[in-house]
Amino acid sequence: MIPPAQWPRCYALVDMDAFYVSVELLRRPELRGLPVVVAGSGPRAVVTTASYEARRYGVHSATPASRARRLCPQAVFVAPDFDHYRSCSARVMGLLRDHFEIVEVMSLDEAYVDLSGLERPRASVKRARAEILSTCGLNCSVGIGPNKLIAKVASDLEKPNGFVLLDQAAARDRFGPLSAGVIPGVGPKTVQRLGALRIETVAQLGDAEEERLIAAFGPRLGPHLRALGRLEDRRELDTARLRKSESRETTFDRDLRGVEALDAPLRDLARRLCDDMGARGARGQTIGIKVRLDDFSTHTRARTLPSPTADYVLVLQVARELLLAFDPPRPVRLLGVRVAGLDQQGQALNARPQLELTI
DNA sequence: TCTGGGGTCCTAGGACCC
DNA sequence: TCTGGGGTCCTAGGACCC
Repeated sequence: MIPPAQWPRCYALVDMDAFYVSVELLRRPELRGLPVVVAGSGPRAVVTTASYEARRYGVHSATPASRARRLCPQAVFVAPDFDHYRSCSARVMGLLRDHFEIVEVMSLDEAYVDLSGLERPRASVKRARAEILSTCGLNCSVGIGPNKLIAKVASDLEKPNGFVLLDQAAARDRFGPLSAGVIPGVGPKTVQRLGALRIETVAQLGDAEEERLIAAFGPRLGPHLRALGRLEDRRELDTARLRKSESRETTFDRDLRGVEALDAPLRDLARRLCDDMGARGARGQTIGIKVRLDDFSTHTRARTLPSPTADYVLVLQVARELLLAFDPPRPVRLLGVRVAGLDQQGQALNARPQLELTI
């Protein structure tokens, strides 16, 4: 294998292991080794994260909490504390930025780092990871590859606490026989549609005739899927991503009937959304609502205004009009309010928090 | 077993303009 | 009087990700 220091580009994906559970275990070390599940408490809550002990019972992210209790009655259920996860995440990401110039934060528990040009990329990542463990007490899994796609899939191969480095050829060997569904962006629906074409594995996707994929998926998605199957990916790290929309939504414990019953929750959602946006000086031009009915169908309505706003009265007024016009034809299980088309002030997703300046 | 909350991106169709 | 094609903006739905 060509050593990674000589690759044209080299990227790592750092993915914190069972992040929310691991953070909770720092506060409650007596739970270590037990099945632990972070989940809300309502009748319709789902599991946010399950410890590896709980996963052995079939409890995973997005498992309904009611089902999780049945699968693993002895599990310890912990309510999520996102404020705390956000602050732990900021510490981890800060350490990554101390070690690497170019970091793209993907979520609270995931970031890409650019290792291109480093003399000893492997050792550099190991140092960063050791510091995350010693100062934050958290483990992570790392994938290293010549592009983001390979780094990402590699990071999933040996969780938890994995460390997998693959060049293009090694990645083709390792991923080729796996389901095409291991590729990020290829979800259950796409797996099913590929299956109808007798395409099951990553290698088969890469070897498929482009014309067939174009016929099935269109002139853009078809070739894109084929490139993914060949583990080709030319994306650079994007360190300047801006938030494009912001929303608040809630699923009711019991379905609500009629527009009148939805007014109080609508006010609450608009209030929370506008308060948070206002605090950051963010405004948006398109106001939208989201309504999920009892048959799980989801409907959205939106209206674009002449100028951006985060004004509660205006956002609520537009949201009310949209809801009234939609007039839900069945009981409603979820209601959401959204503002899109954000003007681009104070919207950076990826910036280092300016802690130093405020101390 | 009944399915959260917060996002991104893509597609398709219609309006409108040139 | 009828016709084309491209570009952009907007809306709605859906797939997908963490």
